[in-house]
Amino acid sequence: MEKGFFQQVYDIVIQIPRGRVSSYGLIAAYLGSKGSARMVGWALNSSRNIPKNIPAHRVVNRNGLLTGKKHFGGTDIMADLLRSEGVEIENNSIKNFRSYLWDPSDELK
DNA sequence: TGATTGACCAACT
DNA sequence: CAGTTGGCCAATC
Repeated sequence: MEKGFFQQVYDIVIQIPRGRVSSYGLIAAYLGSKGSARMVGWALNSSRNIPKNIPAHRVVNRNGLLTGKKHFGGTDIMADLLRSEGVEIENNSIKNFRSYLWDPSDELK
């Protein structure tokens, strides 16, 4: 019985260290052809239905833009969470995004 | 059951 | 440079 795509996404996202971020595309790429970047978004969307703690705020798009912030209550909750972890946010995007980037295919292997 | 949509991405017009 | 399109696959209508 193989894990579902969603579960694999959760497993990765949970492992993102505090103060670091990752992107939908990288996670999708790490999982190979099992899914696409959109599916990662879907997985995180469903993540509120599961008992686990998914740090979905640490996942942004490939530009470091907080595209999913509207799903965090409509305000800047997502940005605040990241700021409280030491990530600098400006105009809904992460400053110096590359230095915070956590690439699963590089870190997780 | 078929059509539409979506927290993306890259290429094309 | 902004808008559209195709691709990926599951969930929702």
